[in-house]
Amino acid sequence: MTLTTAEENYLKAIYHLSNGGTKSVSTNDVAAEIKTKAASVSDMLRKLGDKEVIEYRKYYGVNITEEGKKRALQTIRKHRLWEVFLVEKLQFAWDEVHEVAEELEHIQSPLLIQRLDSYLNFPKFDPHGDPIPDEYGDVRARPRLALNEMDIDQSGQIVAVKDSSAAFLKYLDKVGAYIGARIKVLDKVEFDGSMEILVDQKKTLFMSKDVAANILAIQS
Amino acid sequence: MTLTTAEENYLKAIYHLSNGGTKSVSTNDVAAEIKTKAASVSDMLRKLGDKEVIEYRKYYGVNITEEGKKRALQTIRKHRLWEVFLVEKLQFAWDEVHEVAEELEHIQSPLLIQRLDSYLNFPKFDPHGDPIPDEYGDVRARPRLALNEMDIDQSGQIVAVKDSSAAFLKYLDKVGAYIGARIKVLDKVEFDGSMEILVDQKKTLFMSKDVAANILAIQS
DNA sequence: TCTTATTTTTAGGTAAGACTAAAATGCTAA
DNA sequence: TTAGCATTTTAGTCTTACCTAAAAATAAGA
Ligand SMILES: [Mn+2]
Ligand SMILES: [Mn+2]
Ligand SMILES: [Mn+2]
Ligand SMILES: [Mn+2]
Repeated sequence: MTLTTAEENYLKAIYHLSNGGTKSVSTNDVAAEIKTKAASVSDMLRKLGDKEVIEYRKYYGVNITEEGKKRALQTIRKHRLWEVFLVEKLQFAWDEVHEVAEELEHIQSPLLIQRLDSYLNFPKFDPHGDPIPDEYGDVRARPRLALNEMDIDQSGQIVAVKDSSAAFLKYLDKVGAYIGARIKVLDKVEFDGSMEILVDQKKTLFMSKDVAANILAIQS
Repeated sequence: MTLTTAEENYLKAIYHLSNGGTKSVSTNDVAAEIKTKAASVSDMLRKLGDKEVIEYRKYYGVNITEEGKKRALQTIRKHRLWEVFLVEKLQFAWDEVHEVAEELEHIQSPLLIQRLDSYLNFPKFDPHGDPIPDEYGDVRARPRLALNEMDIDQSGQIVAVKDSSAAFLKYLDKVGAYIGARIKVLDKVEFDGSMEILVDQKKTLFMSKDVAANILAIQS
């Protein structure tokens, strides 16, 4: 059964909000994510329930089904592959790709995605460090932790961002934080959770807890 | 003013049917081209008329306006650039690109198209030999004539196909006709208009008048 | 427990884009 | 000039995806 563009967007939102299908999601949460009204979401949930990509119990939120997870991951795969294409081949900045990928992800052509994947050399991560599911929907997730959860003197490497908004990414560009950067926690202020980070063994960066919470790293 | 995907498709159809805006187009012609019913076309013509991309006089068909021509050419530009991308970069065959380009042409992002154009090295023609309008909608058209209009002993080069259907393109692949091939008319049968063509000074090709009429060449 | 507050659903509407059937218009040939 | 045919438009429906307002269900606090 095929999903419309709107249905794909809803399903993807539910997948993300449910943390990859590990918890149920409320109507209002979906409404906020999709930027639509709760009444519209109720409508759509009934339809997605009929198509059996979610399990819908009125008034109790939704859970994504195995089939739904598979579908959502297909869309996410396409989204992320297109993001890689835009950055690697068309010189888009990492803060410019999201809206365009949001449209491109709905193009229907298995051959296109297969060829794109191969053309990009089977990338494993998108420009924001998020893993790209394979064609069966399998994701090889790395253990990642937010910078604000690291302790003083710990070292690691930035591998992803939690917030992909243009505003946040532009800020990271400005201060010189990027995916792949080697980091070390120099200081952590008890009072407000702000941090001092050494980047690439040369540059010192001060950041609020809010910023730190949106940068993901692996420890080393 | 922005056009919907459906409106872009209609406008493009009208542009093509009107021979680039040189003649008016009937409701039924549009219906046949879009594969929809005349009643649906009437509806849409009213809408396109309101948006002033066509001039619509009930019962007398439509003429595309200057603004409409510009919009249609933007869509055609995007369609053909994507076709080049699919063939040159993703190894699609020339008979596999049309449907996908029909979707890709509606992605809204001027930056995307500008970058794609540059990435493809500013191609002037698509995989079927059709010219790619520049960003202002200017097309540098080559004088082309159908093979069936050439006389015995005339030489030339295949530059485009009139019919881009998969069936026709696959047939050309099979018999070894391709864009860029050097040709010479060896014989032309009075009775049915079928022709004998020498390709690349070595291969002889027999083709019906129907086939010949769908291959475009420049004389030399 | 009972009464509010919050969340969610339902009811009813709109707009786009398709359809069928019926009516209107234009064209052609007698 | 007009009857009949072909073309086109209108009228009335349908589906998808959104909306607002009102009703219903659930959750929370006294
Ligand atoms: Mn999307
Ligand atoms: Mn991303
Ligand atoms: Mn199209
Ligand atoms: Mn083409």
